[in-house]
Amino acid sequence: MAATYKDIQKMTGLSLSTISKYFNGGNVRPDNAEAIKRAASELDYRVNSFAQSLRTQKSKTVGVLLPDLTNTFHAQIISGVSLDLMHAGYGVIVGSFGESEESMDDAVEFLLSKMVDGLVVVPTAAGRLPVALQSASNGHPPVVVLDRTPSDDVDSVTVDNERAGLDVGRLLLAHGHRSIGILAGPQGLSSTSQRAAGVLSAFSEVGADVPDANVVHTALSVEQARQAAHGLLTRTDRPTSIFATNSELTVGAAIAIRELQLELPGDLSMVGFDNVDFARALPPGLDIVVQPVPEIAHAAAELLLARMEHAQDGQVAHRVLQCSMMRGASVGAPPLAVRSVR
Amino acid sequence: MAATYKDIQKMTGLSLSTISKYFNGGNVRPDNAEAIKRAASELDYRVNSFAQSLRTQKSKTVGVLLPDLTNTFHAQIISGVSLDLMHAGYGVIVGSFGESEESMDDAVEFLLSKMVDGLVVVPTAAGRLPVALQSASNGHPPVVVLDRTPSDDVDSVTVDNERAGLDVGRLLLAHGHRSIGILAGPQGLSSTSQRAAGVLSAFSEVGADVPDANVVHTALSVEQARQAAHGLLTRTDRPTSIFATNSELTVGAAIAIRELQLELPGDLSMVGFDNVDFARALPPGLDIVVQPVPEIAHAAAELLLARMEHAQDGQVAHRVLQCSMMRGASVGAPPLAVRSVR
DNA sequence: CTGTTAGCGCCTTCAT
DNA sequence: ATGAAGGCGCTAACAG
Repeated sequence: MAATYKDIQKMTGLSLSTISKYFNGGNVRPDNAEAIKRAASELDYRVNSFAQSLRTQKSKTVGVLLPDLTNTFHAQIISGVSLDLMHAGYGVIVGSFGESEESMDDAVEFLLSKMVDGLVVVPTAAGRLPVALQSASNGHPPVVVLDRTPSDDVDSVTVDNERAGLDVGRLLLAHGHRSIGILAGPQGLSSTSQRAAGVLSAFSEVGADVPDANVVHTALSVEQARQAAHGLLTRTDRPTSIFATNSELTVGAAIAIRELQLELPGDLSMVGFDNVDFARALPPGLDIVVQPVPEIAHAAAELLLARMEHAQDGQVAHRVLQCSMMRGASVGAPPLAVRSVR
Repeated sequence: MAATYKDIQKMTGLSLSTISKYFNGGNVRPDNAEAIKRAASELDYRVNSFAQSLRTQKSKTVGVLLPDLTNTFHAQIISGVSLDLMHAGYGVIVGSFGESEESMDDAVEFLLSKMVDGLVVVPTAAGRLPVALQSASNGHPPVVVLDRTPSDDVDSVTVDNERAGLDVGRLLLAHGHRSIGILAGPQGLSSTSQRAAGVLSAFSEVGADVPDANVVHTALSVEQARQAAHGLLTRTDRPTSIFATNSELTVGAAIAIRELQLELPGDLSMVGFDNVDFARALPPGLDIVVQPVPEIAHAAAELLLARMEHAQDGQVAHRVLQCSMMRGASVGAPPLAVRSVR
């Protein structure tokens, strides 16, 4: 059995309230403090956080919820958020659902039943908030939404995706490209859609038409992206450039390119997203858009801490950060003639 | 305020114990059940898991602890473990520490104070179990250790690392290589050390000597691996092959190879570890060792569930699974003459 | 099948 | 500075 105050009481003869005060930083006579300390370590005492939270109605814990632990980008972010939060004295419990709305709801229920003091959520691609969190005034704990923006009335941290897309488009245009294929992720996913939209508006600025067929929607999986890229790149009117709008899509596109033995940037120019290490390893060095991961994590932690410690008042905050480009060597002039593959 | 049984009691007039029985699947008269159900949904009732766990001394929750959420291999495993565990009715809370022993201990304390019913742990590279878990008989919840084996008296799931290394060595030898550089991870990390040892014994089987200087120890970071690989590959007596013993080290090596503009397998043969998508994307297709991730996850979940549901009896279990090779095209004959770089 | 009661471990007035 | 008492929300006897 785990030790409790009562056990310490037996060893020290002190009252429960004194022991409690000791553990909560109150004033206790030095000799008593010493006695409690000794007893505690002797008994391997550990506070029972259930009892504590039941009593105080606070868990000093925040929940982090994301679609997929396997996504390196999300993993990096929550890794940063966790650090900040732990630093502020909060425990962090991470849960994942599988891009399925139903299990997202279950996961939220689970966290709420743990009475988390706050929640960081990356919603499903479909862009719906968990039902339990939908009514802002329903007394649920504060929530910060990351990466994807399902609704206006909840705090969020996102990046300027449209702008990032615009930059990508302009880069490719500057190199002379007038055709592009875009791996645009799932229909309705705000982040990837906005990135694609940015490219499209850059192209339309110069009157370069991008046919609908060049914007391919898939789930956020490497394999689906590979297939989509394969389809795009084996067309006779293959685009001279390709843009992958997130990390999985980037990897999938790279696989297709390797399988088709296309050379970057000789046969094709490519711009990817997010995956710095991958971009550095892939010959000839991949041009990618990089999100400011540490800043995103920081902003999220900051927003949430503010809500948890001060009252639930104040305006809804939408922090929007800027991406940057990490240049590689995968963007060059379009080929004079499209070399056929397969 | 969150609703409690009392609120339901006020609405239905039923007693607390009837309400409790309803929520715990006991026999309740249909009309009463209906009334409770209505009241609960009306009040948006959610069980307070603190009170519940305080009372039952069970949290129906297991903790998963790993060094780094960012490690894709670990992320994949715990993703699988979580699924199995949730399926069995357990909640999962994931915590990470940063390869630091101290924060590992803190994280364990945190999880224990949450009274988790079981623990899945990937220990620090140094191979030490969290202090709180060291005395097997200390009444702590059951623990399953993954990937790294710090101790014999706790259940574990690992792969046959030495055998994997042996296979890699033999593959390279069969292609005619007699020299190899090994990125062997941190000193004392069981997994990567065993993989390196396997290669060494394969080479010694045929009397090929591998100088100590060719076995390079670094932390498990992409950047450190890149630097180490760079050093190895710019030596005048550069080895004709290189083996990276885990996923980060694989990516780091690939970056160095790209930077030095070495061609795989013309200038150098390479075998990596774990990262399937990466291996498929990297030209010309990377030969890697693949761990049976789903099986590892399954075995871990199974072992832990058995310990949690049945008594703490029985022998300590060490499940050892076999890896397989995923062939790419990065292993070929050694170059006739070593082309100098830089 | 339902109600009454006691208590899980802790914190928090309120006295002393 | 310390002690006594009550209760957070829930479950598990036990009675009815």
